[in-house]
Amino acid sequence: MELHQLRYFCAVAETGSFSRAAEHSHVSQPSLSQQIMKLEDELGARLFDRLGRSVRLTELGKTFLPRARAVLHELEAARGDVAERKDFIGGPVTVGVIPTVGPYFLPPVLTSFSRKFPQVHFTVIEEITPVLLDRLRAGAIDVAILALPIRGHEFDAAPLLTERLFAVLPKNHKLAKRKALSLKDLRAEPFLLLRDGHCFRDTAVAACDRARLHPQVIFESGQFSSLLSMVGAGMGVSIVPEMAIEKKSQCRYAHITDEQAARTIGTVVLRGRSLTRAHLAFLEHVRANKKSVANQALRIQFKSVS
Amino acid sequence: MELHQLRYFCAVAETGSFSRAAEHSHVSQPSLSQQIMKLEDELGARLFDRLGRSVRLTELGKTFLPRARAVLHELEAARGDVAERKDFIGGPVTVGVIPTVGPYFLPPVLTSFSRKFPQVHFTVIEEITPVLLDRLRAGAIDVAILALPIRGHEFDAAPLLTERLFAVLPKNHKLAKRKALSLKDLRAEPFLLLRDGHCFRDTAVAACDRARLHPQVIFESGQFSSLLSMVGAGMGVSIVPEMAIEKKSQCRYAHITDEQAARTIGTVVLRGRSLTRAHLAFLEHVRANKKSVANQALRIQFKSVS
DNA sequence: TAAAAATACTCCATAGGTATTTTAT
DNA sequence: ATAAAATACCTATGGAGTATTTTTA
Repeated sequence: MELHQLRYFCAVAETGSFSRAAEHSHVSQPSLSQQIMKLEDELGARLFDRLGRSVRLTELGKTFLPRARAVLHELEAARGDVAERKDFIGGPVTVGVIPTVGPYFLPPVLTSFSRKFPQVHFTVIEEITPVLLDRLRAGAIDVAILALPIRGHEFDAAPLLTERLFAVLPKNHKLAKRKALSLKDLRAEPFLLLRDGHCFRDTAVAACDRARLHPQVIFESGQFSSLLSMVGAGMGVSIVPEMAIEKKSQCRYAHITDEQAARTIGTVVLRGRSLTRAHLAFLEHVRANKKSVANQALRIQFKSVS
Repeated sequence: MELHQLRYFCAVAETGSFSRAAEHSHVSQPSLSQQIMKLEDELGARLFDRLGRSVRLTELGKTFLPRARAVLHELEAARGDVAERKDFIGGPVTVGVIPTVGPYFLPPVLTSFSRKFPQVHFTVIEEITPVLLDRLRAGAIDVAILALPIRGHEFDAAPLLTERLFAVLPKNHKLAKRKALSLKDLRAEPFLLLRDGHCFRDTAVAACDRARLHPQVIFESGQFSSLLSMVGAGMGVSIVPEMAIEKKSQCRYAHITDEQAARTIGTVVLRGRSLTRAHLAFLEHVRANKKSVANQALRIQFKSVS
C-alpha cells in the first residue's frame, strides 16, 4: 500500500471516474487504473464497482475512504508541523554555565532574550566545566558558557569575551588605594580562593604560579560573593574576574597587571549537533550582548575604585 | 515523502542507529541512509544528528517522530479495518420487493435470516418493478425480489420459484367446489384485478388473453387481500398467485390449468455490482428457504380447498 | 583498528506513459 | 458512435544492492 495509491483512490471516490481522477492527479488513466487494481489486490477486495460508464464505491470502499483520508491527513499534518517549527524561534533551550559566570553574565542576557523571543523556554544548569562537557556530549545541554580553552575536539568553542583579573583587598588594606598591582605585591597576604574543581580556582592558581607566588589559602568557597564578604571583613585578599566585582562590598579592587592575568569566556556546543532556530538566535544574542555585559561590569568597577 | 521513508525514520529513531535500523527493516544501510537523507531534503531540515558513532534525533526529529508514527498507525488501522470487514457478515442490506410478493414471501425469510445474522440491518423497499429496477441501477437497492422475466441486460436475474395461478371464487359460487378449472370457465364472471402498474395485473391479463378471455373488470386494488375480501363478499372472481392464498377468507381457490398460468419469482441484482458478505449470505438464504415458503403457501391452499 | 555512516556505482522493479482493445451507452 | 476502463507493451525513474571511502572513538 503506497501513498499515491491512497491519493488515487480518494481522487476516484471524489470524481466518480477513473479518467477524471487521473486528470486531477496528473497521471494517465491506465496508470491510475493499475494502481487502484494493485491496491484492491493487496486488500483482497474491490473498492469500486465498475458499472459500465460509471464508477461507484463498494460498501468496503465506503468504509475505506475515510481511513485513506485519515492517513493522508496525518501526513499533511506531519509535513505542516515540520514546516512550521522549522522557521519558528521557540521551544526548549538548555543552557549550561559554570558557577563563576552564571550569576554575573546570564541574568541580563536571558531577560533581554526572553523579551525578544518569549516562546523560548530556558533551562539553566549550573555545573563545573567537566560536568557541563559531559552533559553536552549526552545532549542534555544545548549550549554551554564557560571558561576557555577546553579539552575535547568534539566541541565547537567560540570565545565571547576576555576579562582581566582583579585583586580584591579590604578597604583599609595598605594597597587599597592602588588601581593596579602585580601579583607579587600580594606575596605576604593570606588568600581566599574558590574551592577546587571550579575552573577559576585553576585560573587564579595558574596566574600565581607564573608570578612565582605560592599563596597561603586560608578560606575556600564555591562562590565569589562569599569570598568578597570575607575579604571585606579583613580576612585576607582574593582574585576575581572582572564580572565578579561588586560595587557595594567593603572591598577595593585593583587590576592585576601580570601577563595572562585574564580569563576567556566562550560558548561551547557539541560539534555536529543540529541547532534549532532558538539555539542559533540565543547564540547570536549572547554574542551581540557580550559588550553590554562587559561594560556593565566595567562601570561597576569604575564606580567602586573611584 | 513515502511510507517506507517514514518506516525507516521510525526504525532509526527506535534503534538509534542507521545500521541496526537497516537490519531491522531488511534493507541495506546505504539504501536506508539515502532514504532518510531524501526525507530530510524534502522537509528542509535534519531529523538526526550524526555524532560520529551515535545518532540522535534533532529537536525537529523529536516532534516529527510521533507524527510519522501517527501516519503509519492510521495506515495499519485502515488495513486492519478492511481485513476485518471483508470477512464480516453484517452491515446494511437494502431489499426491494414488489407489493405482490413482499407481504407473503419476505417475513419468514427475513426473520430466519436475522436470527442467523443479527448484525445485518435490513431496509425493505416495496415498489412496482420499474421503480425497483431504477433503484437497483442507482445503487439504492442491493437486491430485488420480483416477477421474472425482466427487461434490461444490466441485471443479473435468478429464478427462485414458479408458482401456479389460482382462481378465487366466492364460497357459494357454482364452481366453488372445483379444485381446478380453465380460465374459459370464468368467461361470464365479473373480475376483480390488481391496479395497473402492478406486474401481476399484467400476468393475469396475459393469461386471460391467451385464453381468449376479455374480462370485465369491476374492481381494482393495489393488494390481494382487498381483492379476496371483495370476492368473499360475492362481488365477482379474481386470479391470484399461489402465495396470495389466505385460508381464512370466505373464498374458495381453484387451480388454473391453462398453459403458462404461472408466474416466476426471482432475485435480481445489478450486474457488476460487488456484493458484501451480507448480500451474498442473504441471497443464499433466500434460495435455501424458497421451498419452505412455497410449501407454506401450499399447505394453506390444501387446508382451504379441502 | 574497528565500527558506523556516507559516497559511488550498478541494477532492476515498477510507476507511468502510449497505443489499443473491450465494453457499455 | 462515443466515452470510459482495461489490456498490452514500452520506458525510465529511483529504490535497493555491492564495494569503497570517510570519519570517529
